[in-house]
Amino acid sequence: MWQCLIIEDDRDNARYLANGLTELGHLVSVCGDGASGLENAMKDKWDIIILDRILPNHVDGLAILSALRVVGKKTPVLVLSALSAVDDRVDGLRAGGDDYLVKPFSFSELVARLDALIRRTRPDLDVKQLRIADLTINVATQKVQRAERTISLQPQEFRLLMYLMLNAHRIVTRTMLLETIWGYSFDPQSNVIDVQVSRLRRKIDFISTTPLIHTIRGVGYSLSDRQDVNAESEEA
Amino acid sequence: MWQCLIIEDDRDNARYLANGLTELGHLVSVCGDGASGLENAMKDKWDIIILDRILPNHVDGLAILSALRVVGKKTPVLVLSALSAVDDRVDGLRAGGDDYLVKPFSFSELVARLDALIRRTRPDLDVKQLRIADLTINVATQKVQRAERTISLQPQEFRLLMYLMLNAHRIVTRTMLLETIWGYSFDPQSNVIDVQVSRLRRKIDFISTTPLIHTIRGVGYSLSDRQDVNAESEEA
DNA sequence: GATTACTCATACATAATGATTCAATACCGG
DNA sequence: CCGGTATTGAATCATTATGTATGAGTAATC
Repeated sequence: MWQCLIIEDDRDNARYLANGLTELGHLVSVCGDGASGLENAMKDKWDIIILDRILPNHVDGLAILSALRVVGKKTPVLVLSALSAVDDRVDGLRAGGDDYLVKPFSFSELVARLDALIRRTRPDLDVKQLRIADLTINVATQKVQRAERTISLQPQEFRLLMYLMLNAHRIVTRTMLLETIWGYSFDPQSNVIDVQVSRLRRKIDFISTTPLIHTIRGVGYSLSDRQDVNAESEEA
Repeated sequence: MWQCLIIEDDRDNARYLANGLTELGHLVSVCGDGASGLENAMKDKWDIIILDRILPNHVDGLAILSALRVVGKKTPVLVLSALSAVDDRVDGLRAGGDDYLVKPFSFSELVARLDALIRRTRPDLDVKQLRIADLTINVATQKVQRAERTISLQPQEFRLLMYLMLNAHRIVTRTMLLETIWGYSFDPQSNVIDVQVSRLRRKIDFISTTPLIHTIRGVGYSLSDRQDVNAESEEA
């Protein structure tokens, strides 16, 4: 599960990629032009960037890439391009690209490349399965099991659970959840979080005697099977 | 854990930031306009100031920043702005800003910047855990322990204890508490402090033989395990 | 040693927060 | 374009946290 930025002017293609990657459980943002693309690419939160080489106003995507490398950003970048000549590929890699994929490509090939890139640069994110107590989730198949029982989760519920598991034994604040799972950078003044947590609880916690999702009042939630971590909400 | 002043006219955004930072265990105050912002910024108690560049009545936030630097205040300032041009950033830094963040930004990015700034300017505050005698609090997990026993605290109690620990062996006056923990700048003519201290005592002091919270009659309280500091209230 | 000012502890009231249910909207696949 | 499903938001209910009031307790002062 990683955070991914797509810089691509072709709306349809961008949405196609974003959908596909979201379905696989990743968190995706899209930039349609070079200016906002560069600005966003500078941020450190991305685990990987997918960069289309041909951008509007005759901006070469490689310019963005170069700018990124000049200021020392090491974020792995996969360059997409219709240009297939050997020289073009060399240009792409020389500008600081980590991989180069020629259009048209199959979605599964893109995923394979991204996976490989992530495995190389951020092995910590290359998680196929998460486990805590008797709860297991398989990121690849999106299958969830609690005590041998298979549970089916909605996409949003799955993302929520995955994020909680990635931060197990730590406190996940409401603000972090809004930002990561819902993509909000403001307070929606609604109880979306409460509702989703409630639904998730019903599916994974109510079938067991030991709850894993703990409420930290006024702060957020924590996923844990250790007593001490959640003591403040449990003990008297 | 630090004390932070937010000078930002956009109520919603200010509240969003304040919430997020409070969830992370910091002590936050908000100023909605330039005048009160400058007045407050002058105080030495802030570990960091978040300053929005665009304030009402066409006041440039940078004016506040300059004024602050002119009188020699060194408090680190992070400038927020919708202006992203290079010149604008340079202006921000030249006016004495320690960092410059362009809107829109993600909350986690803000936190990352603040953390970095604190680490650079106030390494002593980059504390994840506080300890005094056999009492430990972990700011990240908001976990409190006294003599191996885990203790559950309410949010307000936690903030109170955290503040006392940050000022361990020193006297914390009632006025300081009202201002920092309750955000009051006046005397509420009530016994809130007494009640909270009482509750806190029951939880952290009554389970041990050596009390840590000491009353300084007519002044306030002090958290300490050293005898001499509290001599005036202990000895005859 | 009595008086006074301050502090402490408990019980209670009110406010704030979170959980749950349900209805409405948005989204997706056919 | 339609029908089913997922997500959201409003309303209600339950729980928990915080503040107020009161009387008891404690140290300082005379």
